[in-house]
Amino acid sequence: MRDRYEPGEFEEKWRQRWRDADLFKTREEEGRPKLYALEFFPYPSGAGLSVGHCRNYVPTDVLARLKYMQGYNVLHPMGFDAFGLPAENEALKHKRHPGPMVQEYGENYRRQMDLVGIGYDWSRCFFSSDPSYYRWTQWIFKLLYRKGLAYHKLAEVNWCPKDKTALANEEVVGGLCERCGTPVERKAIPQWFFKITDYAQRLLDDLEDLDWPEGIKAMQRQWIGRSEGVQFRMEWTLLEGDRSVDQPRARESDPDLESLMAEVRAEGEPNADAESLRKADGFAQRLGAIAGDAISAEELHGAGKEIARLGEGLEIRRTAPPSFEVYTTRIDTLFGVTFCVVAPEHPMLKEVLPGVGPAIAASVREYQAAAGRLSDAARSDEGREKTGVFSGAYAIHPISGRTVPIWVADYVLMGYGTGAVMAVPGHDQRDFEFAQKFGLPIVPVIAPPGEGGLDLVAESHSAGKAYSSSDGVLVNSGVFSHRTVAQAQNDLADWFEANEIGSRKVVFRMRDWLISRQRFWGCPIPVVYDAEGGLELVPDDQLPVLLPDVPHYEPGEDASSPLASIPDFVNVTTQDGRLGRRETDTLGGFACSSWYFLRFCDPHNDEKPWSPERVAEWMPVDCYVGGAEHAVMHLLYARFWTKVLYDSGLVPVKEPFQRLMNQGQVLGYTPYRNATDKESLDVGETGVLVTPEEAANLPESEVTWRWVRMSKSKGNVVTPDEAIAEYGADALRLHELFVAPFDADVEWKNDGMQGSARFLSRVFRLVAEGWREEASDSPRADEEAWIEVAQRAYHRCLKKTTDDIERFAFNTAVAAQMTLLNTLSEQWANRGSLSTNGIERWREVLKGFVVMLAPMAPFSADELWEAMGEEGYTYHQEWPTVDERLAAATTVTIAVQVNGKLRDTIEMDAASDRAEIESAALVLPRILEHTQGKEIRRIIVVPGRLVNVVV
RNA sequence: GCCGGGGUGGCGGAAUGGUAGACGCGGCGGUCUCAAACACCGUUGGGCCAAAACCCGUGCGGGUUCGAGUCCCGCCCCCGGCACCA
Repeated sequence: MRDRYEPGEFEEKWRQRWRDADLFKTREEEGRPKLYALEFFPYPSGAGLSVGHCRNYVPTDVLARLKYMQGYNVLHPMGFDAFGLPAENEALKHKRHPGPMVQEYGENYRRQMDLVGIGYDWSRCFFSSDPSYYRWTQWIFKLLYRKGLAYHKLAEVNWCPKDKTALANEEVVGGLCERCGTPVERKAIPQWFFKITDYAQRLLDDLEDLDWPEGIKAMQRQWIGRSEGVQFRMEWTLLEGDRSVDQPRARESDPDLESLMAEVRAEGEPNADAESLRKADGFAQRLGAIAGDAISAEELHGAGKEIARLGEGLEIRRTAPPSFEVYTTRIDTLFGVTFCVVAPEHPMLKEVLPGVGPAIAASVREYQAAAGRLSDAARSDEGREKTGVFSGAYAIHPISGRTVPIWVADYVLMGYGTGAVMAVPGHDQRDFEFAQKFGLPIVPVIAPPGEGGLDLVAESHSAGKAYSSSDGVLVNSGVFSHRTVAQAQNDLADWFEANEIGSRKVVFRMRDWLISRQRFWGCPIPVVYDAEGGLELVPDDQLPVLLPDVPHYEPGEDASSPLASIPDFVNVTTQDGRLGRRETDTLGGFACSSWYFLRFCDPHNDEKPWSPERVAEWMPVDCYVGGAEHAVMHLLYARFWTKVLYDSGLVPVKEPFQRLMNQGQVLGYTPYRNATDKESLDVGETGVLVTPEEAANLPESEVTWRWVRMSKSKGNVVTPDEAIAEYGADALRLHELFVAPFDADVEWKNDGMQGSARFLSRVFRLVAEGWREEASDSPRADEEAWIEVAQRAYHRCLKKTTDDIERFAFNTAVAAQMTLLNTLSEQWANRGSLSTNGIERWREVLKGFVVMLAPMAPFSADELWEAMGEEGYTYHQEWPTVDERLAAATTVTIAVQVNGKLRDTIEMDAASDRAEIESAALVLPRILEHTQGKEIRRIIVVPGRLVNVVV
């Protein structure tokens, strides 16, 4: 019998046997509990797997194997996220077609996963680029469309000039393409969107009950970005001066205006011809010149409208004074408003500008143009100083009637809220900075409660900080003064609603999900347009809309999909036989990965995307394992689709992934050299990446080694192939499990696997010796007690192993195996001589040990199992049950403390009661030493644990 | 700035408010060997010391408790995410 771990001698044999026996085929037997274990849908990269990837595959496999042995029906499938930009870019680089390429890469992944011994049911494998799969992706797209959740519109989108496609908001990080780091441009193209915003509240609320890492939930909450506030209307005017809402506004008349308007009226009916436009322009200029004088805002505005009507044939609808909407979450600071700010793109500016003086109008137009030229990245640059210009108009405070200037500044974003804010520099940092830069007044209206509260606010201001805390009471706020922030928020919201000037409003930061991509390698969108631009869905019986089989698929220069230049694909007839044109954009890869977990339940169904019974059987995923980098995108999209499918009665669950686990990253030791004078480094880079060979040839002072995430581009990858060739699959598996807690990052060192290999060798030896042992005629007298020590150690270990695997504490589960081995080895060394029965019972313990080891080190376990004379596979063994009587300790070490300091320990029967423990403790010499001559005040006894004598 | 997670020997890390440092790596001493490697045995938080005993010790400062790595308050530092979102 083998007495060392020699993986090269037996691993391949078991791989073969497992494959031949179809060992990991999903069991779907009635009456068993189920476990659906799943890892994130991988894109199979050409570089293959690294030991870093194994850090989620191995632990999930251990859990799946344990659950199977415990009698669960286990679904543990694997497939490949083959559509999308990474695959297409890789294929372009190698001048290959992405189809066969991903197929080949996927097969390599599969080979490697088998090498590591991951127990997948490969009969369920699919690629998201399989027509039999994407047919149903298209089917779900249609469902979304019919439910009004997919829409097509011209939109200014994030455009990556390198990848030549539009990107979702989630794919833009700090103004750069998340994938290639190219600055994103704005571009107006017709796009498909999914209306995920309709589900914002539910996506937020349902996070509550998910067993997910806090950090991921927090990131999703932040991305959804719910805020509660008040949106209200503010009137604006071109004239400065106080207005009381209670007084009718004074009407002044102006002779210049009267004569101007007489001329305008004389022009007669509205007309859009060039001559009228020219005249209207002239009138508008004259009106602007008058605006500086004392005329009423209403009149001025009315006149502006009249002139506009003349030029553009517009109807005059507005009779109320002009106004704009603002949104705030701090309505309690309303009395601290000293100006307003609108985004440069705000539509009200079109109405304001004709009424203001030419100098102001010009400066606003110039500012708008400058803002338009700025990239998003530049606009949101950190620490950028505030910029802005006065618009020429004034907002009228809804309560005080006072006018405050309206500024135009790009720190207000058109895409959020109303694109206009009431600025409260006293209590908002951004407004504070703006006010300081442009010399606008700062009025404190919130003060911490108590004497001198206002001084604290003043202190904060002189330190350059707005007082933004909501802990305080209102001051300088008319009748609302002295109320707390919370009260005032409520009262003011009530006031706005009662006066019908505004109302409470919930705003989400999340936008709709942009899903179309102007690229070839993706799921075609099943839509046809007719000549009039009308849109129809491709009928179900014509799905899938297949990607054409073409040799060239390079993206176009002009924001059009490569599919657009393939006439056979584009030109179709509509349902009623007219000429039609296919949609040529494809779906972004995230669409494909938003439902694959449902398809795994029923992967070969060609009538439906899945059978409801199969999905009801398996969903939700009980344990979903992957990296934290998908915190927002994939996990949010998949949740959204699941909810839509739930609402349509197609799946019985509201949430796809009940429990989510993020594995830690594996870091490789990576050399960087100092940059030369001529080289410039990107932000965050502190050196130039070099290969280890290059590093070896450089002077030591030139090279810095750092731990960075393993990736092919960094050249710091260790593949499972290499690791297994040297140490074997089980040593790799054990090391992955043992090296650190599951969610901690790991600095990878190959020789760490040596320890695991040593452990396995010792197991082999212990088993071999146990089977070699021969019975003695005169066995040791206390054989019963001797064997019980082993049995107790075994059951304690079994209990811990089972618990630890379930709670993803694999490192301590492995430690428990090592502890058991240590105990058994020691016991074995002291075996003396044993009877036949004694040896038999010893071997039973070893069999249990091997079965318990099987999920973590399956190759060795099966090899040992066979060597022990057993048939079949450890995978088919029942997971042993813990004998609680044996798992419980008989004797315990009781700590004896005096005043909380440990002074001695005593061995006692585990069943000893308080009185026994106490009396045993008090007579210990070392305790007496510390208690003599002192008064014993109290004695705390924790049975099975400790005694604390308080003197 | 906001949010999340952390800070324990030389290192990775264990520890339902109850003996801090399980388990492993590394180190040290030894056995085997001509020798090395492998393997095996012993030892390994710091101080003091021949040893025992004792003292110190879980980022820092307070607190609660018979007892705090663990709970509470106030800080510091590290990692990750978000960031002009009104």
